[in-house]
Amino acid sequence: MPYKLEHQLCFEVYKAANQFTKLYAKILKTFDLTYPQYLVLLALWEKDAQTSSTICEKLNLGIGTLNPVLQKLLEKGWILKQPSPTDKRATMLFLTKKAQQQKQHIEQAILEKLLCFDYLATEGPSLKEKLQRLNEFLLLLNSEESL
Amino acid sequence: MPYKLEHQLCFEVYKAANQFTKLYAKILKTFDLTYPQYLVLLALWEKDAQTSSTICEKLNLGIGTLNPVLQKLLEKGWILKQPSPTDKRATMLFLTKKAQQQKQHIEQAILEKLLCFDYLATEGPSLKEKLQRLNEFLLLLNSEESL
DNA sequence: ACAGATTACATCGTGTACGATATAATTGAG
DNA sequence: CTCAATTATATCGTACACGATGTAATCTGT
Repeated sequence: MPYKLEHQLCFEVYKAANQFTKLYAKILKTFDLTYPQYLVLLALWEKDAQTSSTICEKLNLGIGTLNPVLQKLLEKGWILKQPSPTDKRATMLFLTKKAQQQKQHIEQAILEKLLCFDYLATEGPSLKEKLQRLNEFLLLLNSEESL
Repeated sequence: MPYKLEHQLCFEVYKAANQFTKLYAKILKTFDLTYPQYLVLLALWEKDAQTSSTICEKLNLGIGTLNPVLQKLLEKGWILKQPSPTDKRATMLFLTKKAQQQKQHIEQAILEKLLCFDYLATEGPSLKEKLQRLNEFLLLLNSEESL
């Protein structure tokens, strides 16, 4: 029954995404960051001085979603906004010194907790079953007090 | 570099979940339902008369998330709440006639749009790459006016 | 050069999603 | 049997996530 199967796939993705967000929340809490906020920093670490629309495109988010995230990052001193000299509509986003300095520490913290995911990304059968095992594993990680 | 790889996996899941939600939103709009609301109905279609905590467990959501969803379903006449006779703390959730009658139509609407996902769930290499192709495909579907 | 279309961004309203906290009912250890 | 721990649910504050709408700047065709 293809209906059932498809449902399972979408549902597994839904649960996996929620669990990933929770897992990252625990790790990023130390730095007072959420997962979407961290994604913006990731994009800027790869390439500084990007516009809002570029970040939207990379994260597959609308400006209505991105703006409150950027607002938080501004308030907490991770990024800066500067109007573009060439295009008065555009706003350029820059990393602050803090964001540049914390990069290594944040990456390190994530590496320590999530190295185990190598295993999940390479081995096993179908997408749905992989996601199911991913979810089981994430559930375990999320229930651990050690994190 | 395991850090990068893991990031990709999580990020792909994140994007896939967002896109699935958008895709379902378009299909379910006809019935004035959102994806989480539909998930609750799915759980109750499988087995009527469940408690809030059972639904929480099945959907992997907290009561703080589920309650506003249930509230909406109540307001729109999809479900009913009855205090359990055996346990005065517990609230039993029931499908209304409307929810029972609409089941087939909703399943039909989803089947029509999402039959194509058979393909994605069975074929191809690693989890990350499967999710990447899933995202490409979802992006295409989400950008189509026909939906 | 200039009106209309497009683009970049902002804001708003609705709906999740989470953890923390609160309350009432039930359970269980003594 | 009783009171402390647990369980079921509710509520609150914060933070996305989306589509719709609004506004100003840029681009385009003529």
